[in-house]
Amino acid sequence: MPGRREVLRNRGGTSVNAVEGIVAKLRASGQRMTASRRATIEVLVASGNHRHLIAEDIVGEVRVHLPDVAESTIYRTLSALEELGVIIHVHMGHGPSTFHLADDTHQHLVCQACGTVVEADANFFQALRTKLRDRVGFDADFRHFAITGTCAACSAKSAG
Amino acid sequence: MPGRREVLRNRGGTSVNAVEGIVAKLRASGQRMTASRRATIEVLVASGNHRHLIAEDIVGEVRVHLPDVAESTIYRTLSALEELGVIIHVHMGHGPSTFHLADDTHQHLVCQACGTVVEADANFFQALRTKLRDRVGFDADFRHFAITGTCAACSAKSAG
DNA sequence: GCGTGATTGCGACCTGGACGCAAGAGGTTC
DNA sequence: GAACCTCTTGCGTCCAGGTCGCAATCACGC
Repeated sequence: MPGRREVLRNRGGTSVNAVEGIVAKLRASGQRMTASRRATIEVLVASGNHRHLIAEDIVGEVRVHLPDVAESTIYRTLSALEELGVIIHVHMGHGPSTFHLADDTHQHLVCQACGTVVEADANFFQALRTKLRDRVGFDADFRHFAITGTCAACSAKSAG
Repeated sequence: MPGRREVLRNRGGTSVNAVEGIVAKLRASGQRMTASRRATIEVLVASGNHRHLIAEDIVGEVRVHLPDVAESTIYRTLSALEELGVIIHVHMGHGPSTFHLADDTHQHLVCQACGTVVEADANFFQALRTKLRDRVGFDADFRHFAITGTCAACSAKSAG
């Protein structure tokens, strides 16, 4: 696609593919592509799976390229992407929620003392999911809320 | 204590003891007892461990007895009680958080489809807690956020 | 009872986000 | 490539849930 503004952080083309895939999904659902939507998608893809962007961050990064995009536009884009299943939002604690691509599989552990976010493989949670399904009939999705607690460093600090 | 206004729902005196215990803790920490604080504590104790009161509910129930208590007073009382470790607040989903006594041991599972709150014994979570502590060094407390997912009824509905 | 400092009520304020509306812009058709 | 239809945007306003500053009030040790 000649003339296309380059993606924010292109790692060997995979980001471009990810962006185009999301664009295709949006179009397939009957929605339109606009500059602000593409920029929002690019920010999300470029952030990778291990940064935890809040809406304000996304607004800021989109505005680097398109300074006049309204906040509400970005909120609406994020809602549309979430409805499509492309992204999810995660509550990390009090305060704003964070957004990232839905295809990652890690779970967030947030230290209540220092705010550090530790990532845990989703496999850790599989046994509990099974148990809850079998015993309570509840199909749990742990991603939507982080799990609070105390990280190793803060545990050591308070023990010492 | 003659002349004491009766506790909201006294089940054989245990509620009175619970209230007095909390009052004693507050006093021990150098704080003062007021009518609004006592009423707030009574509402929390009377609610038992299996109702999920939001701040607005608590304000409403306190005002049945003391109509002029300000919202902010109750928020401040709740903060004080939480700081003492007497109560905790739990985020059940989007919207306001709920308050209950800290001594209960159940975990909340919230259905994203119908909003039903299912309670699961905290023992279910012990294995995962141990695993997270051993492998990641993270001491998890699952109570602060509910776990979202789909309840048995809604799973059946969407499958059928 | 008195003094003092914690607590209260009031109202303003704050954050994070949703919404209604008119104007603007994708994308399809011809 | 122009017209048209409808989706999307920007703006401003509004909302929920909660927090805070301040003067007045009240609990409680003496």
